[in-house]
Amino acid sequence: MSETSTLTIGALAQAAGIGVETVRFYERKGLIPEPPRTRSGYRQYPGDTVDRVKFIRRAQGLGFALREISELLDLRVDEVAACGPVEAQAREKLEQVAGKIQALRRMETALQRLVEACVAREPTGACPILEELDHSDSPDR
Amino acid sequence: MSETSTLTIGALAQAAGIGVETVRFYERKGLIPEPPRTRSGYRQYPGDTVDRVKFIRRAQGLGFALREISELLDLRVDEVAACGPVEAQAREKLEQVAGKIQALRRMETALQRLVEACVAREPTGACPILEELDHSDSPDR
DNA sequence: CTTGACTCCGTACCGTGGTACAGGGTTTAG
DNA sequence: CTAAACCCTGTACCACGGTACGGAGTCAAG
Repeated sequence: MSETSTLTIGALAQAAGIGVETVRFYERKGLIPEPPRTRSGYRQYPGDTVDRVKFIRRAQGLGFALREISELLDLRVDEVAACGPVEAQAREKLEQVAGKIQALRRMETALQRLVEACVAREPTGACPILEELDHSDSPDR
Repeated sequence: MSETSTLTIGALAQAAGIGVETVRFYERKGLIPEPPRTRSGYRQYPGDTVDRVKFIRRAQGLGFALREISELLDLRVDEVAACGPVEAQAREKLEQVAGKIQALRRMETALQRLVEACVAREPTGACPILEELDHSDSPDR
């Protein structure tokens, strides 16, 4: 039992909401491990690859470049990899993430105020978003 | 008094931490309003343009495309613009932002666990990041 | 055993977000 | 008055993240 359904590239693409070409592109970039093949050369993806792809898409939406996403996906502790570098890397990413959260929270507040002003029919003049979250300096790319 | 210092394009670029060419690029894209010019054609930026540019850079780091950033910067309530559309737009962005915050929080948690595991010298096997935040579906781009 | 949908690989092309000249005018410091 | 340092416009080029063929093999339904 426990035949955890294997997927063709087309099925994976559909399940993850991306194109077949993009799957191959991610593979070339090392974001998706090379899957086993059938005798005739067809890729056979384990089902959990879908989650991996979805993670990639989500991370992109959060401003991470593919190279950074690759680093995130590689983060893990095992007997082989030295622990120090992994921890350092993880802490670094953690800071980055925390910074992004801060910036987004400020944006959230600004947008909330804007909606309120709108409901109350109070003109806000210039650009309230700017006025709200100018004074920060986190994810500067 | 209150001569709110006006900036040349070079000074603006330096203050905002980007290149002169990029400033002109943003202007072409409508992200920065066309500033007044000197008799000889030099751009004269009001000081607050620096904040505008910084906002643009931060928003990019959060996964917003220039077109979206433009929309964010245009958000304001005044006597001219109809209130309804502005509010709708603001609410939409608000949802987007909230979704991103959620996703980032899950990532944060995953990274924290990873660091802890690392400190405790416990191997984590596969990919803890994935295992942590698979099951979500917010900022799908 | 054919036909249509799928897969393979390779290469070319595309939109976004810049970056880098070239060829010229302007401003400012010495 | 002149040279360095800046600005102007325009066009070309670049990296990233895909997207779209072309030409050929494979697989599943009828």
